[in-house]
Amino acid sequence: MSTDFDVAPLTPAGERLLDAAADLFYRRGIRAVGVDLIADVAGTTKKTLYDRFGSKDALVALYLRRRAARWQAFVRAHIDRVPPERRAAAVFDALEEWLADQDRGCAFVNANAEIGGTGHPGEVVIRAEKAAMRALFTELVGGDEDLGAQLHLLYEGANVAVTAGGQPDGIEQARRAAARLLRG
Amino acid sequence: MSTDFDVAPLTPAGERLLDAAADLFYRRGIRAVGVDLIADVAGTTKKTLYDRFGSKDALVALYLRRRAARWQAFVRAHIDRVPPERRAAAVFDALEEWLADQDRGCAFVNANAEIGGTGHPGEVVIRAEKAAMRALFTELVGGDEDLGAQLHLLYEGANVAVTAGGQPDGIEQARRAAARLLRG
DNA sequence: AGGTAACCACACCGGTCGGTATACTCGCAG
DNA sequence: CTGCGAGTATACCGACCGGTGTGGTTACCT
Repeated sequence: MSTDFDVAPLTPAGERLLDAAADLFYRRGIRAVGVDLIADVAGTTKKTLYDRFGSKDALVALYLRRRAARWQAFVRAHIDRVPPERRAAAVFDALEEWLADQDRGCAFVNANAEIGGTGHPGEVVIRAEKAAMRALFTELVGGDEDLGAQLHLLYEGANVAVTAGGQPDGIEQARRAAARLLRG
Repeated sequence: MSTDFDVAPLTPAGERLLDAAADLFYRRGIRAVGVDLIADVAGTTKKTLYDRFGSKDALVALYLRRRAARWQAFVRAHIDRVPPERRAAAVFDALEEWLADQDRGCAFVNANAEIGGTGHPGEVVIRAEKAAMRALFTELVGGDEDLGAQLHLLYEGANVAVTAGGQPDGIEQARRAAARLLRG
């Protein structure tokens, strides 16, 4: 049950297209990246892109699904390495490590800014990822839904503070606030 | 000193343009809105837009500055109505009231998703607004920078949870977590 | 041998993008 | 009377947008 975000296997050119699209969408934004550029970077053609994915919107939704799957796997691997009582805090360590590479923050918050409220097929993926993170925190604190939701707020807030806010200590502050909430 | 975000007075057509642009940029996104549409909605022409603002980028930066000024004024007015010891909590009440109208969440987080990392003139406004909110929380808790930063994370997290996450109880959870942090 | 899935190269479509140019009208201040 | 700032109307620019169509080349499966 680890991820509901898995992506069906793709042909080689399809894989290259999704890879290129994922990188470009995340770093430059969805609307800022055209299908011509994606096909170019992938070393293939627009024709192949449309044969595989049908539309840009569908490709965007797939990008979000695969990104959610990878983040979920990353954070799961991270928390499995520490004893149960430290696992909620370990999510913040995972976020810190993840953000060292991914300096544009939360892909889902960013995507929501561009496609939120439009009926875009990616919207459900965004909601699902946020719900999954909240559920993860709740699970890690033994089912306390309020505490889980509150830790989740710190997690989202840290993500925003570090990237949009340019406040590099955001994660450390979140870790400390989480410790205080966990202390009860 | 209440706001560093003030916007110089504009001509009537300029005012209409900035009003229209602000509404469209917030609700549909910056890249999704073209200058032709803005001029149309404002009941004027592209020529006037470029005469007043010089470029779309400059208009975007102005939109962000004015929005920051209005939010700061809104939250200040809100917290001034309650006794000092409740003011930090009152920021969450202000957010709740504000978000009832503005259902696309934080304009600065959204704008950052579209223009972050591009050298756009609006980036500095985004950073400044986040820094101002953090400073406001710090001020309201008597200068405790760590506590201020942590309350700020809850504020940003609530904003994300409600809008991108579709979790309407986000603000209430933030209020409760804030109360626990303030209890010490 | 025939079918088919995958891919490539390339040309094309209407529409929109940010931005500029030209030419005209109005009200106001010197 | 004149000059000027503000505004209107409209045409134009090259570039790019998402998406489609045609035709041809492999390689694998039956």
